[in-house]
Amino acid sequence: MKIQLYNTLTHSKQEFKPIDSKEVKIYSCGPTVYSYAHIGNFRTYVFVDSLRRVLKYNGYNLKHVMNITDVGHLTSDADTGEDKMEKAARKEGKNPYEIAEFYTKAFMEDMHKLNIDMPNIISKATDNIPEMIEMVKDIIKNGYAYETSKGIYFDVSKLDKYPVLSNNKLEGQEAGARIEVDPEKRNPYDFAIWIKAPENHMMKWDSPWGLSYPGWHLECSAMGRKFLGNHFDIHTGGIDHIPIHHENEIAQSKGANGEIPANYWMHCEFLLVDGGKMSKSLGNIYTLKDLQEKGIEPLAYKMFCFSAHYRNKLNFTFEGVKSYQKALERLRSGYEKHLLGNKKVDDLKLQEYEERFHKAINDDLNMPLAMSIVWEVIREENKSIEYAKLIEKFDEVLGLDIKNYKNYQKEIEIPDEVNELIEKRNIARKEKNWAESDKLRDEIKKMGYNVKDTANGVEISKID
RNA sequence: GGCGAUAUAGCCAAGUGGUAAGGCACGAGUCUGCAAAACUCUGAUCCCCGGUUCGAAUCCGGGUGUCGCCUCCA
Repeated sequence: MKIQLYNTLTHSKQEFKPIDSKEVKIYSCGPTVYSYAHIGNFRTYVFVDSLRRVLKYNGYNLKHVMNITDVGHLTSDADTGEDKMEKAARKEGKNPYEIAEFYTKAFMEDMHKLNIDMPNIISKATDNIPEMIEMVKDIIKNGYAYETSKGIYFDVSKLDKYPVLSNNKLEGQEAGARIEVDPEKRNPYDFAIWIKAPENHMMKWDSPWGLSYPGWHLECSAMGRKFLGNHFDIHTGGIDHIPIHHENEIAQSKGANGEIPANYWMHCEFLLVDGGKMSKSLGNIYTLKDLQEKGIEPLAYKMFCFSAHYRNKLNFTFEGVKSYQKALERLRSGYEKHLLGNKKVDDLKLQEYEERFHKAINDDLNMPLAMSIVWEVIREENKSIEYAKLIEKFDEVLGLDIKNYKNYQKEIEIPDEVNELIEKRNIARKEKNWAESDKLRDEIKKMGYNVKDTANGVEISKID
């Protein structure tokens, strides 16, 4: 089945045609590990996860690279401000390498919690410095860069076209109007590819231009080239990468190798919070941990991400994400019912569901539509293990770890005093003393626990 | 100001020419000592105005609203 993907480069949905019919090469912009990644970051990684899984579902092998930016990403995406890593290091009283290690570990743990299918190669920027220096040399050699007292700058005026992804008109804009203009720059939109380290900069390497460090954009270009070659299939990132980071990556690759590095550029839209943007000043930047503290599983958040198409904004509210916690639990119980079912299912029906699902995911990763088909299967009246198997197959794309649903059932600690009340209540119920039973239930509730009488006995849950 | 999106039931949202997917909430019912859970059922003609068409949420034109980027952010 054909795969359609939206390509930012052409502003249109296109049939996906890999360079190599067997193996798809992908580069994903990874995190800058100066702080905990937030749920907005993870929306993009969930999108990348879906992309990976859809390609695999269609029979492709992947060679997928993701960088870990542990140096050179300045507080401005362009080329001003200080290094985020060093800023965090100073703030936390550690060295930048410790910062990187700590937040990389935290990032990986969160990725794991989201059951995200990991790239084959995950590489730190600081492990690829020689390749970056080589690329800077190539760009200079080809006449696309020049040296100033601050570093090596890319000369955008040497390009046939800049920018290529967005329609920002450079002429109409007062570049640098809000920041100090660097008089050494030849053009306002020239950007640093290699930065000369000030005395106090902790992360720096010897280079033909003295002790210095790479620019963020160059890191991605050089790592893509190192692991995937000059030309690969897909490049992914957040939508905010379009106007600066990816434009500059393209510029650098054209300067060094003469071509745009990837055929398809895919970008995930922003997650809004309460209808607006997420920002530190509004205090609405949440991490997976924040959700977990409110009883929301990471996988429920993942499912929440599937509620909107990746190219549309998605509005996050706690109320909204809670509804997916519930939906996830229902999905599991629905799956379990099919698993225990033994009804016969028409093969044609199974095939029809599979085709509709496959068509949805191949249409530029239409996960909301795909999920609606999953629910149709879940709600099938004839409970059948064949439907359970079909859901497992769908889960190869969803990555909700549905097969291991039992691992996610909550185990809660119940204080002894609550257990005593539960025991008392059980006795009262046996004696059909409903008044006493209800009284005890109220008492337990006051202590923060809900009691449910199910066919399998008493079930206790903690009140949020 | 420039650039880019978007407007579909209470909320989150699919759907790009043929009589509106799905999830959550609400309500009703089944079950249960009751409650909860679970299960079943129930809801919208698609921001406004005009046009194209046999036919439009879906195309075109004009409004209005909202949001994002351009300044840190995936």
